[in-house]
Amino acid sequence: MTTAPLSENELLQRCENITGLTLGELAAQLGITPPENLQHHKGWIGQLLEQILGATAKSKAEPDFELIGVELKTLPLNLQHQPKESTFVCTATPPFADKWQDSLVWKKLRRVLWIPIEATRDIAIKDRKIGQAILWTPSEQQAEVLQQDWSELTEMLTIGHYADLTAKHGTYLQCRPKAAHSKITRNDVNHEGHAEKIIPRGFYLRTCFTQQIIESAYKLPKTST
Amino acid sequence: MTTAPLSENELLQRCENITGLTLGELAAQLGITPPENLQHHKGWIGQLLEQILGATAKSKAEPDFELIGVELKTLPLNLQHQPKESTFVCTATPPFADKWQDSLVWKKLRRVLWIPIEATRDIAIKDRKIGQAILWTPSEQQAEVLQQDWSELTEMLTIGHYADLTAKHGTYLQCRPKAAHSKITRNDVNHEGHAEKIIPRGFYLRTCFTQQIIESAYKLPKTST
DNA sequence: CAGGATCCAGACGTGGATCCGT
DNA sequence: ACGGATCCACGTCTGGATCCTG
Repeated sequence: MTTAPLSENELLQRCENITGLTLGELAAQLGITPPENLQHHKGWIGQLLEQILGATAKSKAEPDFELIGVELKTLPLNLQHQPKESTFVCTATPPFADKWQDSLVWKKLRRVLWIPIEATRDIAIKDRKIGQAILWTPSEQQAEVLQQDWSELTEMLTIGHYADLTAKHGTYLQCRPKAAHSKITRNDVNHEGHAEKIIPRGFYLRTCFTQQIIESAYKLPKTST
Repeated sequence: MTTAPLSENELLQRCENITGLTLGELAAQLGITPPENLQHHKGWIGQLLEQILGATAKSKAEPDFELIGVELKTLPLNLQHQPKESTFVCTATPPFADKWQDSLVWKKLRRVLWIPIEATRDIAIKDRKIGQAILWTPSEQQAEVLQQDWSELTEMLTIGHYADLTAKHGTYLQCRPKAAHSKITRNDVNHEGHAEKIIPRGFYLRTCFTQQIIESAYKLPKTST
């Protein structure tokens, strides 16, 4: 087990050391075997990198690297260096913080270590390579849009406008179901004090947002879809 | 797996069929092996009888036999037919019902199937015998005392007088810690709206109370300690 | 193509109770 | 002797995400 990094520099150094390695090589360091596919192991890559980099695994609603306040996120990229999937941020369960600066979304996103991962269907999991890590903080412009999205979404969730709330809302941040399956509900007390069943949801970053991060870090020209 | 009994009579019939059998014989019916001792398997006997009698296992805050509203409790007896241990009833976590009739304690205790179990140190678990089951409802006098105890204890828990609240309170019902270990705490919002850490507790029946049940059912003379 | 649905590992909570030091 | 401490099983929840139809 790797120890927790004590500084951002130490963390970045570790990332340099694994850039270009395959998931199979990293797994071998831990004495484990990569799955054939991710269908039944969706979180496998993320958990592999937590261990490799010394994240304080399974801590709650706090950054993965607690000491230095950095969140770890893997980012699956296709051949064109575009994110294949949206990125889960945190659960979207009332009650929410009053201010954006106190919100779980902001706490997770204010400092993120993005690890790009090769994610093309025809490359076996074990042969997929680690990209160059990006230690990132949202720009002021990005933070403003995120805050706006967060405010609108949390208001709908608080007031209980569940019928109107779909994943189509939000520019960068969206709200989608997050559960083992669609029959799961949670008990909640709404803003009028009545008990009701709600669908568990989570906040996600759209790929258009994470693509900005990749482009900006790698100084790529904007790609056309 | 045994199916759920559809009536109290069906349940009592099943109890008659196992009266006098050993725990080893019951375990064999399920293809399992009794532990050497209960130190690391404290709930084993209770869970064995749940399966044997067809209790709806692991349902929440409801009687074990949901269909017929009956709670199952094993009762360890020593050589003098005295209960060896207090009996756990339910967790003691705010908020509490306003009225005794709506309380979890009353819901659990208004109809209980007690299964006496031989519990002498020098008898191996597998050789301990099942006693004659007692299908029981509290007498009016008993219910009154329980209600009084419950009212006093829940008031202390609600007002937050944790320092004063020890297992010494209560005539028949007491309140004691209930957790994996003593460092565990739970977040709670007290009656003044402040967040605080509380020790998880449970309601328990004292042995002086369960002894009454045994004496009354078996028409035994009062035993002197 | 992306919104809604789903999957695993590990932590946590609850119900089954008994242990054990003072 | 009993009040405070503890132990297992198992269901649920959370954080890690990707799957998969219309």
